[in-house]
Amino acid sequence: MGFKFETVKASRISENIAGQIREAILNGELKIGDQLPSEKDFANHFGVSKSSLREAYRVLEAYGLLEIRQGMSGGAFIKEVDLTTIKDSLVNYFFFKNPGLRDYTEIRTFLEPQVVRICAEKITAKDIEYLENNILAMEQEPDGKNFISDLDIAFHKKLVDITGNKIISLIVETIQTALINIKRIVHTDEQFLKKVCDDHKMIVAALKERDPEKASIAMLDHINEVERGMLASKSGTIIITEKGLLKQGQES
Amino acid sequence: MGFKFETVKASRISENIAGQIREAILNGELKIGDQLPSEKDFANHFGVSKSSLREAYRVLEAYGLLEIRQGMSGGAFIKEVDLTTIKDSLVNYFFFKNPGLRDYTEIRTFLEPQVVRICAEKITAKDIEYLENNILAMEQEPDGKNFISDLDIAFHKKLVDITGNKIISLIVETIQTALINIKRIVHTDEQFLKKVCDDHKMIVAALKERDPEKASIAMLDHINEVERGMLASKSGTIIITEKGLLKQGQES
DNA sequence: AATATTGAAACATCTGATGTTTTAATATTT
DNA sequence: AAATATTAAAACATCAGATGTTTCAATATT
Repeated sequence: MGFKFETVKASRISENIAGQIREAILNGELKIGDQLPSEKDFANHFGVSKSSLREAYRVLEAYGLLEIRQGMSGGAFIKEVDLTTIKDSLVNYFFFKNPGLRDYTEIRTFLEPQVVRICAEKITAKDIEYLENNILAMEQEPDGKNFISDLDIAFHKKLVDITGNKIISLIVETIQTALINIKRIVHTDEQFLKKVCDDHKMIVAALKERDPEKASIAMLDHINEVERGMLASKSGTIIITEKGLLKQGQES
Repeated sequence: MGFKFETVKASRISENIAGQIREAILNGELKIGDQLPSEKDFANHFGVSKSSLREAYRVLEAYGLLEIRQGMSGGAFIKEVDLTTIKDSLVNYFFFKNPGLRDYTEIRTFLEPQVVRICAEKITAKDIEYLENNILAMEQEPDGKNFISDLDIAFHKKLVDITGNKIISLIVETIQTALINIKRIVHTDEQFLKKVCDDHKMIVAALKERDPEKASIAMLDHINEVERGMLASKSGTIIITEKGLLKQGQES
């Protein structure tokens, strides 16, 4: 035999309906902007109560596939899943998996040096201007940590966007966000910030020279520096280790 | 000014509650396996109706954070988000982004050669046995395409798992799944399958010799071969291009 | 022409009744 | 005493319908 039967969860009406609608979207039967019938009408159509249909709508909304608006000419509209939704999902997932700082650094060292290699070929004058302005803004900002985090994310995101690879874009941005969350907990000192700016400058300089090898090395150094900086810093109740975040007193 | 105010969506009760519970999970106040109060009790506690609370539960369930069981000792239990949930999320997201085959190949060429480099150091005899059995099974299977896809995913997944990097694991597995979905549409011929097996053998051989460079190159070749094979194949109504999937007649 | 009012469509919420599942306790049978 | 059948209760699933709230467009007023 050797068969393994999957456990089947008795179908709930809301799940069934949400599934049908999701299928229709993935099949192309429903397009972005399309409006679904009103709760009343659709519930009637399926022959179920309004509450069941509403639960289905809630689920699809949670997936980011539906936007529901109140008021006249409101209703349920098919929506493109946005980055925020997917990043929240990833945060939920990684919260339990709890990857270590090492894992983040490792994948960054695999991806981002290659990314800037491609950038060295594809980058435009406008891109360079954007990156230089980004660095300037970062230097001038005295202590607005949140703002600086945003600038940091924007810098790395810009580079990936130049490659045009949507998958790498998502990954790098998600990792950046996760790292920023750690940085917020941690006391990052002035010196660390200056180092980041200098690193970024090095990278842009190499890109201006259109030197892929130099840019790649600068990026690799930068990523490793960031890890080193974060491992060195301390916070009141949280200890950062290569393996992950520990609350003080918690065992490994 | 230069300020940009974010649009604030009027808070829905269900969203508010779902948010509070999610926060509690992410704060560690709620742990895996913890049971939430019954619908009735919790609705009372929040001072809202049962329907509103149920919608909140549905949303958390959609996030994969909650499992709801019916029956006497049933109820709502905090759950670890599983891979299926997150992969579905990513499928929803990428459906709209529609990355091209090139994007998949590119990120694979960045990650997987590096992965096998690490494998060459860390791999155990047991791992090698697993991989060799995987290849054998693939060769013996005459035409069970679905089964072969699973074996293919398992092969690549095994390699990433050896590195122990959970993030790369998720990414590689998700990409594999997405690619398999394309392959299912496509007519992959016998010859292609044989090439895959041969490639896999080369990789394992290099790993047995613990030669990171050789393994890395073998993997890089393999990934590029797979792309070439898929670009060459044709199906009735779908055309595979570097840019993505096109229905016949559709413009670029 | 600009502003204020009003009406209707659609979602949001509440209430309370009824059905279904699941499990544990109890009763019955062997 | 052990195995089986029955039953009761807890908790979710679904339904029906009432009432509130938002939003927009048409209309009325200034």
